[in-house]
Amino acid sequence: MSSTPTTKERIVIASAELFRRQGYTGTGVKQIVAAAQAPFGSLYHHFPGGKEQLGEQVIRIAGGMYGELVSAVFDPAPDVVTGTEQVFTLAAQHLAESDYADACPIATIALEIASSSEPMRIATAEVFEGWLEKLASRFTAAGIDPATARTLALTTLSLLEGAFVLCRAARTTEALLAAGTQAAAAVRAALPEA
Amino acid sequence: MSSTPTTKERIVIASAELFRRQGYTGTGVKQIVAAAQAPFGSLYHHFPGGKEQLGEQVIRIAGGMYGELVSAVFDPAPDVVTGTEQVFTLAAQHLAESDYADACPIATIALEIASSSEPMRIATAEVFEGWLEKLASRFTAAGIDPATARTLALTTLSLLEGAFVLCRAARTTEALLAAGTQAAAAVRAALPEA
DNA sequence: ATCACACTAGATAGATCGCTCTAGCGGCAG
DNA sequence: CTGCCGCTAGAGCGATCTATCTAGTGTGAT
Repeated sequence: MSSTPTTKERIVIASAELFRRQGYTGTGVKQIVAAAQAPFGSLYHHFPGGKEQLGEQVIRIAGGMYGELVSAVFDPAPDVVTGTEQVFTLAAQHLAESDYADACPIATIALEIASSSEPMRIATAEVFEGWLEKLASRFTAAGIDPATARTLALTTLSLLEGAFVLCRAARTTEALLAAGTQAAAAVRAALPEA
Repeated sequence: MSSTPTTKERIVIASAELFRRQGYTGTGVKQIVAAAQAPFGSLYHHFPGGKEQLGEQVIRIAGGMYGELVSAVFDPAPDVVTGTEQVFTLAAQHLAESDYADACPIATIALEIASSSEPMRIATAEVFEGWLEKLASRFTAAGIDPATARTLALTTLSLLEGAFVLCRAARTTEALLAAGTQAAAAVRAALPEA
């Protein structure tokens, strides 16, 4: 919107970046306000619920932005199969360019807090569900029946998330590329005959 | 080995359980010794390198045990296809029974520390690589050529890890079951014609 | 000009963090 | 019995954590 982001926006952006790299518990609020170049008091003004409320918002906002980003990859693609493959290819490229730091914006948080913070867990679940529905609707639009599309969305997202884990650990894009090939093949196989 | 585990073993076991549920940074050493019913000093006697050394050992030991567990599922299976599917089915069952806490023993740690602790990152990478080789050798033993077996191992493990993320967030086994079906189908498709 | 209010700013509290330190226990070798 | 040593045991250190508190600043309405 504005050329100079507000303090609140800077806090959210800085948090998203730090959470994605070091996780939720591994990131301190002091570190966040330092990275956001924001005064300490502003954090608790904009997020009276403290770190947990900030985390929940970051999950939803970063999750929404990542969903848009995936859509932006699918849109110009000639068909769903190549669109699917390109999501993995571009994710691999971006991961390597960020020195294997920028994978899924919410996966690390999701695993960390799944058993300890119910509001944040629900936020991650809703973001994932939103992605699944977006993916599934792309598949149904290509002529795949809804039940198969749902399954396909689940496996595609599982492949992406799992490959992110392996790639960040190994500092390789091997898993993402293999996952992309299989995801694309699965979509192609589910397509009705032309 | 012994019916009463040693203090060191209790510390490793308790750490593995806590790390898997809450992550590495989310678990304190005080909490570990309390859960292990071990004296505080013993931790630094057995692990002079502190929490990081403990984390590295936990990754390797828990990773090795989980690899054996997967092998124990494959072994009695009539063929690789049903073996693959059963890994996912049993993982789903165990996850639900543990109130969606016990997924992959090292995935949470892997994402958290990938960009902050090189010794621990290498440990996770080596554990994953060990699993991949185990999986690939099962596939080659079934007559699949090595290159395809490698790709298949990568996608199978990606499906498993990614589905764990989705299932813990959603508190559902839906993703694991869908992933298992697709993994089994991919293995079947790669099998040489009988 | 004045008031109200949203926001900035940072000192500081209270708890918890990882870790170090010294003291003592208990089994085994001589 | 004595001396040694692996291990137990926990007090306590400095650092850092999240969160609160008060004070100050800037802007827009009246």
